[in-house]
Amino acid sequence: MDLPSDSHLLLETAATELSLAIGQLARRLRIEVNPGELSWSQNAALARLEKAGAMTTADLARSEFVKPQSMGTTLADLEQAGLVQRRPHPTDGRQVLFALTDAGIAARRKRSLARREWLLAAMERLDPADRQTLLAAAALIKQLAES
Amino acid sequence: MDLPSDSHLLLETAATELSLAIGQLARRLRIEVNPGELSWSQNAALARLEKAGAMTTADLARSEFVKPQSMGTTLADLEQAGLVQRRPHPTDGRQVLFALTDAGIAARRKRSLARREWLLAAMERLDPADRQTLLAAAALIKQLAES
DNA sequence: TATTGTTATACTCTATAACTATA
DNA sequence: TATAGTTATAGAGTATAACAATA
Repeated sequence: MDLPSDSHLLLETAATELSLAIGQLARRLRIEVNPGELSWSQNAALARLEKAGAMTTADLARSEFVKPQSMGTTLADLEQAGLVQRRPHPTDGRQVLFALTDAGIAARRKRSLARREWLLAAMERLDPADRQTLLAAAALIKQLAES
Repeated sequence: MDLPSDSHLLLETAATELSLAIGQLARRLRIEVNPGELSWSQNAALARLEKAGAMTTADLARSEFVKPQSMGTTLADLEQAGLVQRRPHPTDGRQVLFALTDAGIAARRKRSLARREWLLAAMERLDPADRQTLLAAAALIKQLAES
C-alpha cells in the first residue's frame, strides 16, 4: 500500500470541491422556480422520455436514481398534467410504458423554465473558455452519475 | 433584437445539459449515505464554517441559499451532535455566532463520508485530463451559484 | 420600525412496507 | 416464486407565518 501521492491528494480535493459545488448549485437552482412550473424531478423525467422514447416506471426510476414508487408519483403528476400518457406493454401485462404526449413535447420545446433561464443568464456572464469547460464538464458529470 | 446565433444556441444547450447533469449527480450522490452520517446540508454548513470561520445563522443561510429558519434547524442538529457551538455576538445582542468545535474540526478532517468516497472512486476511473476539467468546473460551478 | 433568531406548521420529494396482478 | 406497479405511511429538508428580543 502506497502513501498517498500528490496527485491522489489533488483528486481528493477535486472530489470534495465538486461535491460541495454540486450541492451549492443544486440548492441555488432549486429556489429558481415560478409558480406552476414543473419540478426538477418532473423535468428530468420528461427530458429522459424525450431522449430515450417510451420507458417503463422501473427503467425511469433506475435512470434517475430514485425508487420505482417515487418515480410512480412523479409520472402520476405528469400524467395528470397531460404531459405523458401510459400504454400497456405489448407482451408483458405487468409493465406500463410511458411516453410524451404532444403537450409534453411542446413543454420540452418551450424554453422558459425559470431554472434554465437563470442558469443561462449566469453562464452568459462567463468567458467562452469557461463556458466550454462547463459544457465538457456536463458530459463528464453525467458519465460519473451513471458509472 | 438579433436572431439567435449559433453560439447562443450552443450556450442554451450547455445550460440545459448542465442543469440536467447537476440534478442527476445530486440525486446519485444523495443515495450514497451511511446511517448516522451527516446530511448534505449539514456537511455544507460545516465546510462553510471551516473555510470562513464563525458565522451567524443569517449569513450561513445566504451562503447556502436556504431561509434562515431552515439553516437554524441544520445548526441545531449540528449543535446537538456537538460539532458546532454558539456564542453571543460581541456587539449585537440579536445575533448568534456559530463556530466549529474540536469535534467539528475532527469531523471535517475525517475523510470517510460515503458520498465523498463514492465520488472519489468514480473520478479515479476518469483519465487525468477529464479530472482536470472537473476540478476547473467545480470552481466555475461555485462561481455560478454565487453570481 | 427593522432585523435576528425561534417556534409552529405545512409542503415537496423520496423512502419503506404491504398489497395486487402478471410472468 | 419473482417482478412491475400501486397504495399507504413516514422521514428529511425546506418553506411560510407568527412571535420575542434587540437595534
